[in-house]
Amino acid sequence: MSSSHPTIKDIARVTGVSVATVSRALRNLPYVAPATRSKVVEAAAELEYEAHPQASRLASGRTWTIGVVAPQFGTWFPFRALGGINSVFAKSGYDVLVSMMTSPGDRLRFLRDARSFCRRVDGLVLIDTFVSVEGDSAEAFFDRPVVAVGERLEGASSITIDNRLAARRAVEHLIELGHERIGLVAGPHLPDLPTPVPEQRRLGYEDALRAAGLPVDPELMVDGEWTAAGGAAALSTLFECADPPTAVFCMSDEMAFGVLRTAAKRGLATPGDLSVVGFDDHDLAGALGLTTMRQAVDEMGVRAAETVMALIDGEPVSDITWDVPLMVRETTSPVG
Amino acid sequence: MSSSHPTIKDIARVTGVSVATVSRALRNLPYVAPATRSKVVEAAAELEYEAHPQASRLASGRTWTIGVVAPQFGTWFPFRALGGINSVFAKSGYDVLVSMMTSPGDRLRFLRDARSFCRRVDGLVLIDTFVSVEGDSAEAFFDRPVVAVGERLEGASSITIDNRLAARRAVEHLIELGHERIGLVAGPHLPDLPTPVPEQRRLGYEDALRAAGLPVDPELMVDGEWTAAGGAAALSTLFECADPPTAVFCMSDEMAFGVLRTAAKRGLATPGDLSVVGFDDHDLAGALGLTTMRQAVDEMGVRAAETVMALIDGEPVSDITWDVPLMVRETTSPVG
DNA sequence: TCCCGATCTGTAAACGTTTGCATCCCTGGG
DNA sequence: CCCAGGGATGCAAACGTTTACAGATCGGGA
Repeated sequence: MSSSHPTIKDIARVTGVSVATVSRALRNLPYVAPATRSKVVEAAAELEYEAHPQASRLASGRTWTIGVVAPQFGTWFPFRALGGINSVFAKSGYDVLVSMMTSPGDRLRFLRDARSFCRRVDGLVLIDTFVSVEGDSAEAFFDRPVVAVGERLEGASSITIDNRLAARRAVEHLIELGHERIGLVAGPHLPDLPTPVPEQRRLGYEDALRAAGLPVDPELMVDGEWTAAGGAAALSTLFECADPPTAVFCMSDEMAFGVLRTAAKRGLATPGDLSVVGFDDHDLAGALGLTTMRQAVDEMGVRAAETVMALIDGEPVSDITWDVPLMVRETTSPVG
Repeated sequence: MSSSHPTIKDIARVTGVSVATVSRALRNLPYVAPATRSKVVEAAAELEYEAHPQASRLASGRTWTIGVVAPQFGTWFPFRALGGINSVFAKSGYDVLVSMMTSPGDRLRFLRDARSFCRRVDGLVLIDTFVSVEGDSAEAFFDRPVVAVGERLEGASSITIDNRLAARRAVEHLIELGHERIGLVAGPHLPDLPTPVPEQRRLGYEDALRAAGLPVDPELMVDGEWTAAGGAAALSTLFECADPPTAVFCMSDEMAFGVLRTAAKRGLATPGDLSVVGFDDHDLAGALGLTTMRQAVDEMGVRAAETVMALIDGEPVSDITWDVPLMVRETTSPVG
């Protein structure tokens, strides 16, 4: 059938040179006469030759594949990052192998299979995995260059944001608008998902309050799932308070969406009665008018991809801390 | 370093048998004495042996990899499907290679590279790609088993929904509530994205109206981007109408979110002044109370994965049309 | 003229599996 | 007692590349 692809031998036979020369010619290695090279290249184009991936990988040791590990829970962030990552690798001729963790428990499964997974790839991008590589540095453990996005990992290059500072800026925005009772809708700290993110953002929240001389009231800080439903529940809790807030900072946009909806149901106008600021700049945030802290996730993915390629090529790289600008939209206004 | 993995030869040496026997023993092939097999298996476990993926792929022709092709635009649907797909393959020992199309124009790039991509995989899952394989059947063109989800493809097995019927049901729900002026917020028909989806859903909308003896008013049918912003713009257009609708059916939940927001801004109560029904059951739909048609995307992904595995194993499969139930929530009510 | 080095090319040995074929052993039926 | 046949194993040839090494050619400087 049409399925039988030509091999390097076919090119060699057609052009009358050896397979070694064909291989060199097609990979732009030196020491090939210009005339020979063009003859080979032409023949290859003519026959629609393409190197057998498995064979060349076996012989060269390069897989031309990057592994991307992402959680499936908390869907928005990793998918956008994956988009950015993919766009870079598609251009550079790398394949992208994904491994998704469907539950926090999968983190263990991943670590168990990691050695096997690594063998298929030249480098790894870890997105929000919060795996802990006991003892070893990540590079030693995985035996491949590793770039972490959204988390910091010993022995890996990382693309992160300053969660504490960004949260502080968000709350400062509310303070500047005159708010003094500011609620915090926090993501949960899951026992088997050791992320410092909620903690950092909480610290940033407290930083802002303290710097402004405002009290830190535990009653104004509530936890909830990282979802719209979690935000909705959190807001209800906040408004059982004797002295409810005039503004809330939510640790994610999805939570903020739940907050907005529940506020509306309770008859609270936004931002008239309640100012809300989120975190992420989710796809829907712009259209829904949510004031939020912008994480340019796809661009972070692009940088992660570029970084892992640089590492593979042995170029020096440095960690990147991404800026998180405040996007003022329509859910915040001066306290009234 | 720790990086040098043991090979099949090492196992052979340690156990005193030949590499052929080791290979057979580890793959549970017949004609291996039980004692030999257990000796080999133990030694392999002891040395933490794992077959070199590229080598075994080269020799056997099986790649144990599935290619998943998805658009990056319109992010929600493909990502959820990818989650479902991945969960199945992770269990079955297949790797998942993704190729994302970042713009409709990438569909051409993909078709150009398809032959090369296919060589790395045993089977393909196409999500909402709307590629057209001129002349050839998909299976012949890709030379691999192909499963399409969300679209129908000549020569491929497909997992789809009945868009026309689902849209009809959505509109019937509104009609049952007494609505007679029902707007349609439609996705655009892009010249280089030949999807029949918007057309089908529009036909379903018209079916419902006609069956109820209601007029089909072109003024009530507006196009917009498949986004919240698109929905917002569409609603504004609808309300420039002399006799605006009392309900709208949106072809996607994201559009519906934009509609809801814009309605609120215009002072329209939902569902009091305007009933809204969406399409998808987006992650946020439940928490935001949106009445919508539920596409169980992750489950569709699971079935797609199972189907492609069955095809690879030569088992018979049949196309699947997924049911799209109406989820009645809080954005629809009797016309008042 | 001779030699040296640089450029070009070919031979063949990897890379680590899978698998067709041959061989050997053992058992049971005639 | 012999032989057929099947189970168990080994040998070696694929699979389609890459790459170390060696040979060949050529030009130029001494």
